[in-house]
Amino acid sequence: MDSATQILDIAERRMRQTGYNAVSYRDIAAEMGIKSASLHYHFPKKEDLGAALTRRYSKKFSGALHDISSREPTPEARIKAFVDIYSTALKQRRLVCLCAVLGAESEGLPDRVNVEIKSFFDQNIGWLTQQYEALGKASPANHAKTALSLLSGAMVISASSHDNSIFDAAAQSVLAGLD
Amino acid sequence: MDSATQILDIAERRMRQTGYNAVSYRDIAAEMGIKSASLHYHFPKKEDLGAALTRRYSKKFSGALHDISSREPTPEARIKAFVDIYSTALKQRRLVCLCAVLGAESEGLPDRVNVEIKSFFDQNIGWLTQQYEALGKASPANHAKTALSLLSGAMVISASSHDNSIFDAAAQSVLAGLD
DNA sequence: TGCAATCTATCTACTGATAGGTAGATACAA
DNA sequence: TTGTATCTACCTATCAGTAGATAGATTGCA
Repeated sequence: MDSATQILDIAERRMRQTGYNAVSYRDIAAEMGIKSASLHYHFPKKEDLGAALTRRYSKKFSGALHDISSREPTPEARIKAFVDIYSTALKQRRLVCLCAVLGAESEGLPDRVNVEIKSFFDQNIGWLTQQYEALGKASPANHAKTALSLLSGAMVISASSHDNSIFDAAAQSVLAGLD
Repeated sequence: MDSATQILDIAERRMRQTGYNAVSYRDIAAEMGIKSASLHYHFPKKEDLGAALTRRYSKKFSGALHDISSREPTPEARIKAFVDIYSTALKQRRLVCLCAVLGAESEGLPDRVNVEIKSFFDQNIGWLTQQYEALGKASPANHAKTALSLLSGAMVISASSHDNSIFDAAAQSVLAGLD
C-alpha cells in the first residue's frame, strides 16, 4: 500500500482515539516499521498531516453521502443510512468521528485543520438539511443541526463511557424524528 | 486566592479549550507568575491534576443540579435550567463542557481521569432521567441520554465552528421535547 | 542515470518530573 | 521572650525523555 495512505490510516485511527496532540510521528512510524524522519518526506509538518487527514476524511464522508443519495430513494432511508455510518464506526471499530474528536480540542489546533473541520460539519448539515427538507419538516436546517449534534455527542459519550446504550438512545431518537 | 484553586481554574479553562495534552504545567505556571516546579507541590503528577480537576468539575455540576432541584419545582423548569448551564458556558465564556472535551480524547487519558469522566456522565444522565420520569415520558433514561448527547455534541460543534446556531437548534430541540 | 523513498544522525524546544534549598509563618517549650 | 522545630509554598537547577523537524547519505527501482 501507498505509504502516504498508510500514514493517514494510522494517524486517523489514533487521532480518533486520543486526539491530535497525543499522536506523534514516532508512534505512527513505529507502527509502520519505519523511522519517524521518513514521515516528514510525505508530510513535512504535522500541520500538513492534520490538514491532509481531515480533508481526506471529509472527502470520504462526502463520497459516502453521495453514494447514499444515489442508492436510497427516500429521505427516511437516507437518514437511516447516515445513522448507520456512525453506528458502524462506533460498534465495529470503536471509533468516534474524527471531526467530533478534533472539534473538541479545536482551540489548540492549526488553523488549516480547523478550516477542514468546519467544512466537514457544514457539508453534513447541508446534506441532512436537504433530507429534512424533502421530508417536509418545518425547519429542516434545525433538524439537521440537531441530528448531527446528537450523533456526534452520543458517540463521544458512548465511547468514553464504554456504554453503547447512549448511542443507541441517540440513534433511536434520530430515527423516531422521521415520522 | 488559594493556589491549588487557581491552578485548577486555569487548567480547567485551558483544557476546555484545547484538551488535556495541549495544556502544560509551564503554561499554567506562567499564567500564575510562578515556576512550573511549584505546581508539582500541589499536584505531584499531571494525572493528579487531571483527576482533581474532573472531580471538582463533577462536584460543582452536582451542586448545580441540586440547586436546580430545590429552586425549580417542575421537571420542565429544571430541564430548562439544565440547558441554561450549557448555554451560558458556551455563549458567555466560549467554553465547552470539560467532560465532553476530555471524553473525546479519553483513550489517551489516565484511568483515574476516565473514571471521573464516566461518573460525570452517569450523574447527569441519572438526574435527567428523574426529570423525564416525573414528566411521565415512556423511556425516561433514553430521553436523558439523548438530551445530554445533544447538548454535549452541539457545544463542541458550535464552539469549533464559531456558530451558535447549532447549539441553539439543539437547545430548542431539547426544550421542544418537554411537551 | 535519475528519481523516489527511506535511512542515519542530529538539533532545538519542550515535556513532566525530581532534588535540594529558602523565606516566611506558625507552634510550642524553656 | 527567645530559641527550636515544623510546615507551607515557593525557588533554582537539573534531569531524562520525547516532541517535531532538518541535512545529508543511502538504497533500490525504472
